[in-house]
Amino acid sequence: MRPWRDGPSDRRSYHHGNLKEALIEAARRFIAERGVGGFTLVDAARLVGVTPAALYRHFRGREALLEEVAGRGFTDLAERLAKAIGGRGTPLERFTRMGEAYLAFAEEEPGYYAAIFETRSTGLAPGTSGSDEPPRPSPFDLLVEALRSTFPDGFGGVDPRFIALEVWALSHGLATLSAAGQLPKGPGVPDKYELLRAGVLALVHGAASRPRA
Amino acid sequence: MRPWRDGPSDRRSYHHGNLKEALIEAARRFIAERGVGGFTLVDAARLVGVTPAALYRHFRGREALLEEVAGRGFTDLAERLAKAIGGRGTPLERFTRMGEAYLAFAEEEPGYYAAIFETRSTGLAPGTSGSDEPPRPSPFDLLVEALRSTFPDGFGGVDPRFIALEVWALSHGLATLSAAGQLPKGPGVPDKYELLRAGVLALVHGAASRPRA
DNA sequence: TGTACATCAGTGAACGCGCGTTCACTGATGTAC
DNA sequence: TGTACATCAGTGAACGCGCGTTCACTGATGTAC
Repeated sequence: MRPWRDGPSDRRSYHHGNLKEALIEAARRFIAERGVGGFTLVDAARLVGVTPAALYRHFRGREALLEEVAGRGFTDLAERLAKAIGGRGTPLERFTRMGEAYLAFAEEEPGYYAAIFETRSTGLAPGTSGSDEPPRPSPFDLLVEALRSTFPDGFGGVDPRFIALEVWALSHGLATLSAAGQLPKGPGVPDKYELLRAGVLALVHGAASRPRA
Repeated sequence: MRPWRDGPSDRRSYHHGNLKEALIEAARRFIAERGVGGFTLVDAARLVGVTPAALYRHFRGREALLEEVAGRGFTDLAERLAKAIGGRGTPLERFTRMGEAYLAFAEEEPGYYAAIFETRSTGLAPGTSGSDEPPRPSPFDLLVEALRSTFPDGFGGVDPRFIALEVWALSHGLATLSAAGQLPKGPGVPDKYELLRAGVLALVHGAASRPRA
């Protein structure tokens, strides 16, 4: 493999060698810092050490680059969730680990997370996937399936999809509030992981005992 | 009161008469449609039927206008929540109505809601309010207080602020997923109001019974 | 191994555009006499 | 009631800027012979 520049300060060579990947990486970083709306082709090209026009050898334009980033984020998230749910331990442990993986993804990959939710393409729900590709399970599908297998006795007749929506909304709320710096921090204050763990248990438990409510 | 133009199509008069309010209103509408990042002084001025420069008679600049919008949204939300919690009915009914008011605010005033969370100023948590104004109760304070008075027996020793964070995260998650069109809709599918009601009950109930978990 | 050449990734200059902001100005309003 | 004038809200032209995108080009790569 040919060596390529890691940044604009490296010695210039006419061919970058890995420009497409480098641009996606740059976009991911800028979106994390400034949001999808604040992301700029010019900045991404400058960071990579390339003319803005070079971008058009690899993408149809700004929107196409954003969609690529969102698609990769979607895939990455699905992989992380699948890995978490597929690990060792009791069903409840694995399910808990899946929630942690979701929050960790939002925290570690804020660029991906923002791209997923702010780009007019994916979202997390099943939706209409690419026309010819085989439809892989969406993160929401994974969540529903995880609920089914973790709590095989069901939820007192309540549709697991109902529980899944509540768990997802709680997770998304915690992730976005945390990213916006709205959650209190400090010693003795529960962090988002603790909040999610307790909240999910309550949601599952509350659903199972709902008939008497 | 002098009549003023409602829009750009009206007969022109040199003095608008209510420009500041009209600009705030226009900003609210554009933010609702395009988000804070997509909001533009030029568009707001055009919608109101005025030169962009006229804006500077009433605001120091774009950022000042955004902060004004966020501040008004913050006040409006606090008023709605206070009104909901202060109405008739049992404590639980009033608390439930407060949750509905939160979701309704996010749905009916998406411009305000986005401005509150995307402007580097307020947020919902107490935070540092304006230097000389008397600090009015923030929406989060209202939520904590409502939890205390609705469930005077407490939550099995759990801090009400802990429950408040979970309820708030669930509400915020539902509001933002709904605004992004990510929640499934249709007959027989629970809407966000139903999801919030059931979720809050589960969170409160789950917290009270946590010691045995 | 060496040369000719096709391929194509990246260049650099240019474009049209809309943005936020400034400035000297103008004309409507309302007050003093 | 009428006139002179201070106030100040809004004008319109201009600015510098950064954006996304285009275009003819150039130079590195790798293949055919």
